[in-house]
Amino acid sequence: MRLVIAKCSVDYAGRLQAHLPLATRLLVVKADGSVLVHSDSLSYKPLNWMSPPCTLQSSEPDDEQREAGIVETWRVTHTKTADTLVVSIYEILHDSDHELGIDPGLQKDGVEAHLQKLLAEQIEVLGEGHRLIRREYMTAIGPVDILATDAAGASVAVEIKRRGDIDGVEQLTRYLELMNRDPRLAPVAGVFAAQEIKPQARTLAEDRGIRCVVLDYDAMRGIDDSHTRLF
Amino acid sequence: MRLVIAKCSVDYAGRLQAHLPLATRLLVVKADGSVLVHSDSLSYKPLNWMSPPCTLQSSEPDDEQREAGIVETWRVTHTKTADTLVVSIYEILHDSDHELGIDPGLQKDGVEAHLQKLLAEQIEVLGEGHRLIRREYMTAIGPVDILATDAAGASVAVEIKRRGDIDGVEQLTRYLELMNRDPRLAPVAGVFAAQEIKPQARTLAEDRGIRCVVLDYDAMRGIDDSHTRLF
DNA sequence: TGATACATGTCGGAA
DNA sequence: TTCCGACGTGTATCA
Repeated sequence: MRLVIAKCSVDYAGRLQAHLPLATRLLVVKADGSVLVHSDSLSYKPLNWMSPPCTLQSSEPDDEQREAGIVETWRVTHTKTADTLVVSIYEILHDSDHELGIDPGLQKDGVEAHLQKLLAEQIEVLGEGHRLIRREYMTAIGPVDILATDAAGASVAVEIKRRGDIDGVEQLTRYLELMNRDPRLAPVAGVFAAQEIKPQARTLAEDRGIRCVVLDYDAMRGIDDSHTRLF
Repeated sequence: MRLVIAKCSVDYAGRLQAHLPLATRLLVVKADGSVLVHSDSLSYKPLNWMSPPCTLQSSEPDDEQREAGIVETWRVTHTKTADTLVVSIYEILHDSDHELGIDPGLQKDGVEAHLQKLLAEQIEVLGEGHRLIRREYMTAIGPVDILATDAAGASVAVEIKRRGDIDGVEQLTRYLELMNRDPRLAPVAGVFAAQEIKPQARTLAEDRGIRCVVLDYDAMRGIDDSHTRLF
């Protein structure tokens, strides 16, 4: 990984066109060839970047560029899409290289997939007598997170979100509409399950006869024997 | 901006929990206090980060940590949400500080707005005899991208997307529902226009009687005389 | 390979 | 402040 602090201007042409006026910025060149351009604020997202696979070609300035004060030009080109990032360097204030090695990678806990797994294992959270039919039940317009049956044996379609927003209710509504046309499943009741359900989403769901269930992630994780706590 | 190359492990607890095992990584501390943790591959997105506003608190290791080889601990806490990022540093390989100043910011020239302008100018792309009424036609729930009339003089509402997703169909459906209640406009036909339309979105649109039109951005841009190519 | 949904999405604008 | 839509969204999963 190469770290460069430089006065530079940047031009990008690809899915859009963008220009960064002359200023001092951090340039990061990663081992895979990708390049990031960061300012000193606005976290997380670079001002500009090039994703791998790409190639960096450095070149000396021509007379006109030298006249303008440019000491070096980087042309970063995406291998497949031909997107191009051009960094015009006016002054290099820092330049260092570092061996980092490969990263073991991030371990996540608490995303939707995990919620779905936990709820499938603890389907009785939805009520006495509920039984799991299957996760990711396929329909023509996409997979329903969980299909189950209630104590009476009637179908229940469950949409799981980390944060229960109005979009999720719309999504479940589409599934329900479709599934209720299937005589093998109909009638299908809907359950909207989330760690947190926004008031608007709850109102819309209940207006459509969809039951809302707030999931206690920590409690469900606590019950899950197979889970090893990270902390 | 402070740049640190360090052997470290990282733990995040907030909207989810995540853990990074011991490895050598780049730590960036920006002027606004935000922290990025980057590996040497996977561009653009850090492995872990903390967005501003947040505070970084550095501390000496306790005996147990020192035993484990930790020489310093960073605790980065979000000011509002109490999300926490803990960086356990085992060895610092590089540490430098740089004054960057404020960045003049990115100038963008997007595709989305341009698509709308082009289609307004070339409204006949929708079919013979179509005429533009206006762009950004205002309704009670927001502006419709384009309102036009077809050869028979009937109203046509157009929703434009770069990528035609199911959300766009929902959006257009809401507009159509509202506009069809307006006797001066009704009946209003719907057109879903995008550079690329996803199969799911097409299915839903056609099920609702909405016509799908795939826009050829390059061809439309080629026809547009007013466009000056930047490259 | 292509399509689809998730994301600590982030970010910006308007009500 | 919340809501809503765009993003050079990126990325993993699954057919």
